[in-house]
Amino acid sequence: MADDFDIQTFLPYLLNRAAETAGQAFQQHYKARYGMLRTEWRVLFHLGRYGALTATDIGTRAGIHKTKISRAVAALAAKRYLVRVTRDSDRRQEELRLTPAGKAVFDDLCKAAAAFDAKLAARFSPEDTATLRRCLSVIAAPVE
Amino acid sequence: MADDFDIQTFLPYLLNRAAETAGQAFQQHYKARYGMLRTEWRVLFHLGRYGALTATDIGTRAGIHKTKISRAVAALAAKRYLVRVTRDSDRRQEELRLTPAGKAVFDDLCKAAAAFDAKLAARFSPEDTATLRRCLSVIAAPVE
DNA sequence: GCATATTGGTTGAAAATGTAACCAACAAGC
DNA sequence: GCTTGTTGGTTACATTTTCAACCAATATGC
Repeated sequence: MADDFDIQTFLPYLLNRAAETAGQAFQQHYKARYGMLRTEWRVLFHLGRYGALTATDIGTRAGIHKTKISRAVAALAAKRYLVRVTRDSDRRQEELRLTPAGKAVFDDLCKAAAAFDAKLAARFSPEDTATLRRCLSVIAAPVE
Repeated sequence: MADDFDIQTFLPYLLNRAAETAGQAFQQHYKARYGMLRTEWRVLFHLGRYGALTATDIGTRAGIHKTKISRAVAALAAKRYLVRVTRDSDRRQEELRLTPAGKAVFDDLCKAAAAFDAKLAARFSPEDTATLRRCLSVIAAPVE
C-alpha cells in the first residue's frame, strides 16, 4: 500500500518547496530593486562572473532553454545592462557583455546574494551546509 | 568585489537546479501516464494520504495558492479522480474525496514516488540523506 | 559552384501562473 | 430584520513559460 510513503520526506517535493521558499525570498533583491526576472538575474550573473559569453554558452552552463535566454537577453539589453557584439568569426553568434551599468547591478546583487547565502547557511552547522551543497550539486547534475 | 562569490554554490541557485532536475525526472510518471500537472499530483497526493480535505486545507498544508488549487481540483474532477461534496455545516466548503479511480492512480504514483526517492537517496550515505532532508525541511519552512 | 543539413538565435501561439476582482455563504453588530 | 465584514472558492486578465516553426549564417557532400 501507499501508506508507508509520505510526501513530507519525498525529495523532489522537499527540493521544490525549499527552492521556492528561498527563491521567493531572494527575488526581492533583483525584482523589487531592478525589475528583473529570475532568468535575467542568472544571465546577468553569468556574464558578470565569467565574462563575455554567447547566449548558447549561458544556456549550456545554466541549463536554461534558449528561448528563455533570448528573452532575458532582450530585456537586459533594453535596460542597457548589456550589449551584443556580433562575432566576426561566426556572424550568427553574439558575444554578450555587461555595460558599466550592468556591472554595477551585478556587483550590488552579488553582495546581496552573498549575504543571503550566509544567512541561510547560518541556520546549519558548517558540516551540514557543506553536505547540503554537495548533495544538491549531485542532484542538479544531469543523470549519468 | 563580487569575485569571491560563485553562483555554483549559491543555495537558492543550487536548490532551484536540483529541484528542477529531480522534478523533471519524476514528472514523467504523472504527466506521461496520467496527463497530470504537478499541482494536480500534489493535490491528489494530499487527498490520498490524508483523507478528505477542503481546497483551503490542501493549500495551507502544501503552501499552494488557492487559484492553483482551484484549477487542479477542476482538472482532477474532470478526470473523475475526485468528487466534491458540499458540507452541510458550511455550504461554502467542499470536501474533496478521491474516487476509486483516483485512489488507484494515487497508489500507483506512490509506488513510483517511493522508488524514485529511494533511487535518489541511494546516491548518498544514509547520514547525508538524512541531513539533506532535514536541511531542506528547515529551508522550506516559512521564515520564523 | 550548388544543394542539404546544422547551428545560433528569434518569434508566435498555446499552456500555465500570478494578481486582483469577484460571488455566494456565513458571522457579527446593531 | 438589515448592514458590514470575512471566508471559501472561482473567474478574468496580464505576465511567463513552453513548444514548434522559423530565419540567417555556416558547414558538409558532391
